[in-house]
Amino acid sequence: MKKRITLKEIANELNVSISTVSKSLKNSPEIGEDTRQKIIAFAKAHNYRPNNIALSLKNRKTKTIGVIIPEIVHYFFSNVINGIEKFANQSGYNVIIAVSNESFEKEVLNMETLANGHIDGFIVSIAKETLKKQDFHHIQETIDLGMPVVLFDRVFNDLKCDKVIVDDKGGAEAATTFLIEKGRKNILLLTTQDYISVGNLRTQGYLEALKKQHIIADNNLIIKVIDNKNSEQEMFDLEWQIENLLDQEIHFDGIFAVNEIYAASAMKVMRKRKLNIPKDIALICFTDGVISRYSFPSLTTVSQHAEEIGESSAELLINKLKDQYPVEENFTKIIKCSIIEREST
Amino acid sequence: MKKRITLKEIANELNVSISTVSKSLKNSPEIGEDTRQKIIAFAKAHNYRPNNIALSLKNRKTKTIGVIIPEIVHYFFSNVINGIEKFANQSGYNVIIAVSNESFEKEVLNMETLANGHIDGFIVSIAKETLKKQDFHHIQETIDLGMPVVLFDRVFNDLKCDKVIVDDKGGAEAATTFLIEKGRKNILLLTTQDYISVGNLRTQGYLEALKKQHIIADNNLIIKVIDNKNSEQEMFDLEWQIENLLDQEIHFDGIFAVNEIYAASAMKVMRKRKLNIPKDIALICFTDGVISRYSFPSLTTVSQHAEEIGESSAELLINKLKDQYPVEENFTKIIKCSIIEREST
DNA sequence: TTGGGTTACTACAACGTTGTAGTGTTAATA
DNA sequence: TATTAACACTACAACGTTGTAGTAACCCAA
Repeated sequence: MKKRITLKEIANELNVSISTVSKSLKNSPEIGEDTRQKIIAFAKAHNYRPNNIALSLKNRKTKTIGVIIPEIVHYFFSNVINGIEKFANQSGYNVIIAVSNESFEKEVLNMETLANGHIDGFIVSIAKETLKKQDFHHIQETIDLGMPVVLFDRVFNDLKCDKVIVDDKGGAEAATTFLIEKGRKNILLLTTQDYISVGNLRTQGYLEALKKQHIIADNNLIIKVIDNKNSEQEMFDLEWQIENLLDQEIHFDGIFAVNEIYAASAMKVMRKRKLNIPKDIALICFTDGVISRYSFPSLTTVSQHAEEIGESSAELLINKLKDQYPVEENFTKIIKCSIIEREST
Repeated sequence: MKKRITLKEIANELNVSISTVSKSLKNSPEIGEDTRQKIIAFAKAHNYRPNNIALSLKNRKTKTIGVIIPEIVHYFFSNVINGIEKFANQSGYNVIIAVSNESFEKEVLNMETLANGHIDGFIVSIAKETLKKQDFHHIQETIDLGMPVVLFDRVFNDLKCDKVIVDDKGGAEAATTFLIEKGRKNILLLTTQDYISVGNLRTQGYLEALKKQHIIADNNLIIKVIDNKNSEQEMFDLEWQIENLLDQEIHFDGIFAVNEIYAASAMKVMRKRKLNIPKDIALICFTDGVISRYSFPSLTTVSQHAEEIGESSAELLINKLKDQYPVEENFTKIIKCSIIEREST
């Protein structure tokens, strides 16, 4: 119930000026030894802590970074946050998190709220709706304001800022090639609509792999899942489409899913149709999360090293904040994927 | 690159006083219509936004709540955050997140850092190490400072603050009873060490259910997993213990796991030993997360309504912050569990 | 004994905002 | 014509800090 003590109160109590107190606590040589000791002792006894808000106002620095992600209940994003948290904490920064829920409006609102003094810089992964609209004015304005922004995973190339991206194309190519090398020739691709940059890149990687292996891509074997706010409905649609393929007797012996959920849907259909994984159908997917690890059979995945992405993003941002790199100079860091082989292939 | 404009700059530009600008933008009737319109137009044109840090300093309110959780890559906790975020945002609050990583030291550090002006109140789930040490001075001090604290899930009863807890005992009792009603008599319990309050309560619920059903508890059928920083090691130990039980031919036909990971470990052993779930062994576990939903067979779970816990915690905290409830009066909200039946039983 | 230097402090402005108190001008009232 | 009220503003302090500039009091040297 005792409020936190301030410099002013200490000064009054000890009959010295506020400056003297401030300087004593900073161990300035300007202050005499006795006074300094007395003040330090008093401050310690009353558990003095400087008020960070006052410091922020004075220094125009909050030592806080804002993170805006589309979802938090998500293995990839929560791992990225973990990485950000880790690096930020080491560097004396706090992390403030806002969730856009894939909504453009909420993303804009979040950025505006946080930009007004709360934070020194942003780490953002763009919401699906924003990518669809191609409206990035809120991000551009933040950059114009001189506030550093780092985009990760879901980026938009024209924005002049640092970026940390997964080597989605390379990872997808590797995954597809991996299946081909296991002897699979007809590989079903479960991907997103093209406006989602990462889905698009993974689709490209898939096509690239086929091309390099001299396999002609079959459009019937590419399912681009239609976005839906209701993810259960989305899954239902996907399952229906896969079943449809089987009904039409369109043959495939491998599946590459661009995320775990799509892979889980595929597994469900395979189980229903009594198709064995990996014997009849080999399955590989992006995101090395809990589903892959604990499902049966456990899934071979393309790991995106989410924590590393978080750490790199935080590092790039904090470097800018510390003026260690000029604002105009922008880096794009590409994090390589790696394949983690399990039972599904 | 243009810095954010301030009241002072607007005042200079239009040759009026700072007060006039401030009042105009607040639509105070004190200011004449012409001047007001002119100022509002100018402010809009220059995209004026009040500096929240200055407001925080003045009002001694930051409109930000601090959340300290043991882990973020965790279905339960990230869902709780989701709930907190949702409610906080509706009420105009930001959420700042710190992760203790189950470490006492980091929990203390996080609380101290955030307490100095950054936030108006805390929502905390206590780290395992803190529970083990039984040292809650940092939380007590925060409360003494007059800063509202809400504890959730992992709580310590002696602390005088609001709490939101899962009805762990009731949920465990229901889960155990559920298995018994399915005709299972020998139920293996996979739980944590007793100092972890939720594990302890779930153990109690299990014992209570057996008692009510006149089944004598068998100590051989209670495995209390030894905590390990390395969770893979922890899982390995658990699997070894379950296998040991099977080797000793200690019979059981049902398993109640206090979390999804333990359940996943159990499934792995069952698969290895060619035991069918649910035919040979029925399995139920706490936490309705992705593993349960996407594993095969999908798991019957005790859902803790994590999002609701988050919302309730935020609601309790924000009520206190808005002075709608006296600080001395503390509520403990109990969130009931519900069983979600799937294929494993 | 005047000037300079050192010591050990204090005063003040600033960061951006808001609310209260104060002020000058005009117009209406007694 | 003197008083008052309304109007339309401005000045100032405060929130908690910090850094710069200022100032007494003292000592030492020329």
